[in-house]
Amino acid sequence: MLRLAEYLPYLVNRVGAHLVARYNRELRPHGVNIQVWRVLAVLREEDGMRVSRLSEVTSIDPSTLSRVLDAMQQKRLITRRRPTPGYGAVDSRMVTVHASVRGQALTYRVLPFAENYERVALQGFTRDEAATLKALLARVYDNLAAGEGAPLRG
Amino acid sequence: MLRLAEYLPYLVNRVGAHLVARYNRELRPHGVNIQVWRVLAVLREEDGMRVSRLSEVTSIDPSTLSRVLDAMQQKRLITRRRPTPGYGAVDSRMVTVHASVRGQALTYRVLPFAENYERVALQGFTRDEAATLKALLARVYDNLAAGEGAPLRG
DNA sequence: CCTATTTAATTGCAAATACAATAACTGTGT
DNA sequence: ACACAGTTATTGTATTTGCAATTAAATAGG
Repeated sequence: MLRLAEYLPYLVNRVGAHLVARYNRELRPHGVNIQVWRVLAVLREEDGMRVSRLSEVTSIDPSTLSRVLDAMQQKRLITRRRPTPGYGAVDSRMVTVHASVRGQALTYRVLPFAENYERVALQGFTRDEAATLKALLARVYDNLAAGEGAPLRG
Repeated sequence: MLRLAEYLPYLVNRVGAHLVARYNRELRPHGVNIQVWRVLAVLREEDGMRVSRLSEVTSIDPSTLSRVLDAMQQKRLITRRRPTPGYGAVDSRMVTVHASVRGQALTYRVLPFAENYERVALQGFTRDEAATLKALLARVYDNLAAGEGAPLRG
């Protein structure tokens, strides 16, 4: 009958809340909050991503993201571009986001912290356990994304 | 070298963000947001909890929680009490939080949604897989709570 | 006993957030 | 070619949030 200690949303949220608090706390000296870090981390893997996709991947609301990007642009961490019309099928509403050299430098400055965080989180885990946890979490996410439409009433 | 798809904080945050958005969206018709729900869910298991402990258990910042409780009190979902000095060792700074009948009724009205959410999240999971995921998440949390003090620089 | 330190909860306040509305654009059907 | 619905990103705005400071009470040290 819904024991909190075994309730998945509770267990996830605890970890998630801790994560956000810790990232914000420790990254502040670098002038980075967790949103900024997420954007940088994503761009590191795939630069020039569109805003809408960046919003999905980072789980940041589009309106919030837009303002986060404003701030990052002002700090010269990223640039925004409208795709050059001329080649291929181009939608001139799109905006692509690109990490600047300065942004990349910051990314690498923060990376060690990000890696250490995971190391602490998974302390005492075998390689298999860590992989299992990640795979299961990915499946949960897929389930949620799939069940997006239908309401969950009683 | 930090593949996002295998980076634990990323995987947790995605699920967590989805969770918060969905709870807020679906509970709104009941006049409940995820914070209020967490308080109610915790009080359902242990009524009369102190504010500071409630803050830890719900992962809501004390200052935020204080205001959440204000709102819940105004809606007559909870009451706040200072413990009666007279019996036992009592600290008169403490405030305990108690679900009202009205609050309990709301809890039970919302419960089916909470149960369904977990059902959707764990769709296709065997009983073992679900248990494993929860156990691993609990271990992650313990690791984080333990490593609270030390900074995570490079 | 008196002062200093710590703890519990709250409040001040500036920043962050998300829903809704908007502006600019695409594409589809007729 | 034109109206209309659907997208993309941004902006308007009211609420929410969390850090820092505060109030009040307990505890420690001299």
